[in-house]
Amino acid sequence: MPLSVDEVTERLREHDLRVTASRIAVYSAVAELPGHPEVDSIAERVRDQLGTASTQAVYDGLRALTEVGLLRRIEPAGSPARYETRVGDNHHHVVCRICGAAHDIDCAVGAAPCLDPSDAGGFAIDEAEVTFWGVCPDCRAKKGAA
Amino acid sequence: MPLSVDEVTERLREHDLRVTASRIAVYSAVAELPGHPEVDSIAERVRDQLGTASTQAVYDGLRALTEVGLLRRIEPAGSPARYETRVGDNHHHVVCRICGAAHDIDCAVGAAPCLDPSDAGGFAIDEAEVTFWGVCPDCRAKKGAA
DNA sequence: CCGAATAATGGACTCGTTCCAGATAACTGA
DNA sequence: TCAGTTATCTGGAACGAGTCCATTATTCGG
Repeated sequence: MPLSVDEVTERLREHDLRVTASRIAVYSAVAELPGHPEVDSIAERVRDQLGTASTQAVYDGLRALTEVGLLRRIEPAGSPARYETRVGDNHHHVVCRICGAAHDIDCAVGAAPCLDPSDAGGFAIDEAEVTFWGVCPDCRAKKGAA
Repeated sequence: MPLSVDEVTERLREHDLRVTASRIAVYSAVAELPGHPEVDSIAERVRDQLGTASTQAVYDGLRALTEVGLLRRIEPAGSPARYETRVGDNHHHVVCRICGAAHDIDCAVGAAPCLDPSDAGGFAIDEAEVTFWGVCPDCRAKKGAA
């Protein structure tokens, strides 16, 4: 889903972020890349679009966008950070144990499952993160073939 | 809760693992250290007990023990891997956003909440991992004071 | 259009973890 | 009990992800 530069610009402004070429490119990259891209692929795409961009520009952009809530960062065990533009609805993820691919999963049990642990041990809890682990269709096919 | 060497030895044998000093020390370290220790503290304790032990011995031990299911590895976003001896009951964790401390949380909703996502997107799911995020009592106190 | 403040560059660096080849120790069967 | 086989441990080098730094370039308010 390609986003217009103006649209992204507006979103940045709404969050009091300076509008820079790299930020626009970073946001668009995350929005347009399928799945939940990692920094690598995001940087690659940003460079395709801008010609060049330092690694830091990408990291900084991702951090800034994540901080204001325009992006969400997920970090499944054993794989580098991944980013997505779907924010604010507390959906969950399935992660492939073999290739690391991540996909969205809508919350099964309703609004906020498991969000009310019986004993929080004194912690002030503000979020419940659910990660499903399994094997994606592709890897299942390959495994069956092997 | 100190464990006798014999007890640990037996557990290793049950899982067809060779019984070595480092493995025993690694398992005991995880069992005896409070919370969910990371490799650092585990290695430190192992060295206290054995005199010396290479980093790899610790990593290898942890991996071997985790593979057979004697240990469980948790990897909260933004913090190094942590290990625990409580296995096989699919409990969950709260992680402090500030200091990274992790504590157990018994499953709130019963046996296996959220384990039946409406749409798995073709993934063969085998585990649902729940992580609660919040602030631990210690850090809350410090923050209040600051 | 200028100037203060924020972002980007690029290069060095940290941290957690893994890889490697050689030395060592644990189990097997006689 | 001992030798052989095989897994494990050592020490050191290496790797990937991510951060830090000083300098240069941009953005945006006035």
